[in-house]
Amino acid sequence: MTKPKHEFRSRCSIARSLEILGDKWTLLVVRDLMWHGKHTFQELQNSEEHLPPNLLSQRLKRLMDWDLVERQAYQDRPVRYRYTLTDRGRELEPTLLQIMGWGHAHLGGGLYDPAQGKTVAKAST
Amino acid sequence: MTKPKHEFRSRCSIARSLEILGDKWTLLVVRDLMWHGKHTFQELQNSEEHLPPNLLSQRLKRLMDWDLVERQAYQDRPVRYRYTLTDRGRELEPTLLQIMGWGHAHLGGGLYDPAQGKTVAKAST
DNA sequence: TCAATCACTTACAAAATGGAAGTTTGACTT
DNA sequence: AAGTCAAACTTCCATTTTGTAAGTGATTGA
Repeated sequence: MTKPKHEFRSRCSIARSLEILGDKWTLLVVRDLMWHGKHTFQELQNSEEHLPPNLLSQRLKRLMDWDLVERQAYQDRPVRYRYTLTDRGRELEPTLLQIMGWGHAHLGGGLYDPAQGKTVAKAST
Repeated sequence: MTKPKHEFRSRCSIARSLEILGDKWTLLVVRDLMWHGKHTFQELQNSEEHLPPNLLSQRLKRLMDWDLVERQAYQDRPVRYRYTLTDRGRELEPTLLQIMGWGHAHLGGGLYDPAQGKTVAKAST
């Protein structure tokens, strides 16, 4: 397992997951990498929610530390990176779908269908 | 929809859900209410993760504001409350199961089966 | 040489968190 | 009657995290 140094505060899988994913931004980065074709720092920063660059930087570092995201330079001089999900990161898709479904049903948010690659229900409020 | 006063920062269902659930504690409270028979303030506070009472108080308020949790007095003089999930709160079960599954697979956390009401795989690390 | 782009980092005020102690209401014991 | 106990919170405050804005370094194109 990655990061054997880290001490989890709990043996519960949910608590452990939340130590990595439990904030308002991290899963939005995963969402953009997973579905919206955003792969550079700039693209991720220009998400609908506009997360500030210092937080994006920190979140990407954490996601890379935990092996949910990896990056590769797509050019040298100056070096520019492309961020992508690892298998471990991609396995969050069902979780993302569940959260989206709940938010759509109860908070009136939009609904995106990854199979069609588009929004199938707009936000209602 | 509840709380029409609130302005969501985004039309995305995931972003909206995270405005309510996106922290390290809220879903643990939901977990304890959903599966572990914890319904009083004290019981919730004595969870495996021991969230401090000021945070528990604030989280319960938010969950009640959003109609995920309700409370009823189970005695007067002095008044004592029992917290329970609403339908809307209970509908987070699939989400919780997904997060748990991911945390078990990738972070070595335990696995709880609500059908059996017990842990079916212990934390591995 | 100057402006522009990308990928960040730095600085700092404001807000959230976490730990400990205190408050309120009433019952129960001595 | 006074003291103890318990549940359910609230208050206090130091530390950490967040959010806003501005700055940096590398390189290309005008």
